[in-house]
Amino acid sequence: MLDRAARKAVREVEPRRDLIREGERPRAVNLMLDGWACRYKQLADGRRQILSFLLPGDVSDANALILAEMDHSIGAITRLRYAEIAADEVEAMIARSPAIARALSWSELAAAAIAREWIANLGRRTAYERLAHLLCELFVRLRHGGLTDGDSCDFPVTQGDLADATGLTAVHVNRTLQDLRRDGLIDLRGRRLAVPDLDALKRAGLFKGNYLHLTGGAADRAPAD
Amino acid sequence: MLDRAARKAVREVEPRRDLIREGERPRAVNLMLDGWACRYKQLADGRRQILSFLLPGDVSDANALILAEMDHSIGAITRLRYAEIAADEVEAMIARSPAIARALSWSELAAAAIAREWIANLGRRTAYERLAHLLCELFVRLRHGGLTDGDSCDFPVTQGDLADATGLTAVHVNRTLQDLRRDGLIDLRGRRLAVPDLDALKRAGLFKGNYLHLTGGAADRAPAD
DNA sequence: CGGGTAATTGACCCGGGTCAACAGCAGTGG
DNA sequence: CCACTGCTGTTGACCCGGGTCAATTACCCG
Repeated sequence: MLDRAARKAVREVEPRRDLIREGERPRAVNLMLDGWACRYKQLADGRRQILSFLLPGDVSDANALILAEMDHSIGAITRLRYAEIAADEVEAMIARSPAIARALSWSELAAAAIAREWIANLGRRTAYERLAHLLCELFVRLRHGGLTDGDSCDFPVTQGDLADATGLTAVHVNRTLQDLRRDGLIDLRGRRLAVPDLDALKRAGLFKGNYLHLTGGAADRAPAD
Repeated sequence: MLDRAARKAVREVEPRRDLIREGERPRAVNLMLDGWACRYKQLADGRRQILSFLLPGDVSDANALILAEMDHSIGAITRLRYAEIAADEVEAMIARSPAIARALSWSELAAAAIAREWIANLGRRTAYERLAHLLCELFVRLRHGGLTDGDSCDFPVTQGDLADATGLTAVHVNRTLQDLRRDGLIDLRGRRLAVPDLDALKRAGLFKGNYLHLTGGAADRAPAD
């Protein structure tokens, strides 16, 4: 698919570095190759909100090229490898192959669907449900991308990050994770997450995977945003 | 722009009726003509979250046709007039005119940008800021669509709706609106909103309009989602 | 005037925030 | 090998923004 173009400009950044900042003009479409990143916004007084996680295989802004400037930043969580695909190259690929156009379009829509689910998550779920839901989403997306190992996966996100993603504080994330552990729903230690009973976790988070639209996208592995 | 195609199938629904429900297959792209609608999700136990407001001029799902089924519902808030544009017709228009393709694409992206801002709003702002921010957004969007009259506009949303949009309860929305009134930031009575000092309201809501991307879209009037 | 929806108010409570200390652990340099 | 540093995770005490419950009061419309 995009793999060919992706070989061109592979970049690498250190953890906690930004790929691009709010206010800048988007340079290119980025394909995540290895490591985790996130989109986030920061309020004037420093409050931070993570808007989505970018996992290997995800495409950053399928056609952000239409918008004049970024309304949020993208930061690396781990050391990160990604491929920058220049605007004109994307245009060319779209023109050449309807399949690619469709895949990119699908990726945009899937990202938007995830954003909508997050709105519901932040607006109407308790801390416990919210974390359960987020962990479900990440686990399912990773599994769909072939990045899980049985019932476990790498999980490089700090509790502070989880707080910024769920609209909670780090302290309360800590306590709520303990609750989830106590209830046997997760095993999260040292950058590694295990989910012994995914269905139970889904129930706890009122998780319905339909919003991920995991059928109908690119055939092989084309996780959402 | 889309106006020509829009004349074809104009529909009308009563307030509080759904245009389409979660789980259904999207039938067509809808162009809002008159009245307000919203996207929303409902959790199993009835908790409801509004995901976005659809104002006249907005397009519902520029190319939802790619996704197999709706992951949320769309409901009318007021009596609503809208135009249904069939899938194949949209395809044809896109093929015929790159300008239309671009406009639709832009509309999608703008909607996604708004969704991201809502995530930050729900996650990191207080009730007071959150309401101020939402009112700012709606007022600015309405004004951009030529739907304001000086510093005021129609505002058919109930406090219950505002609660579902901001992740609060109706009771607390009521109290917070009173605070906003007391501070002279808004005048909201009988389905009508006035904003005597928009800049002050923006400050109160930590509102930065950049995420609306109001420049660069369709030339005339092309509000977001 | 009656019925229904939306707005408002009061009393009380709790989920989650705040503040502050402390523990674990990896990396780093001597 | 160990002390030092910095980040992340953990815990406790206390507090407050916002939720809950329930009653009233406007409106609107026929």
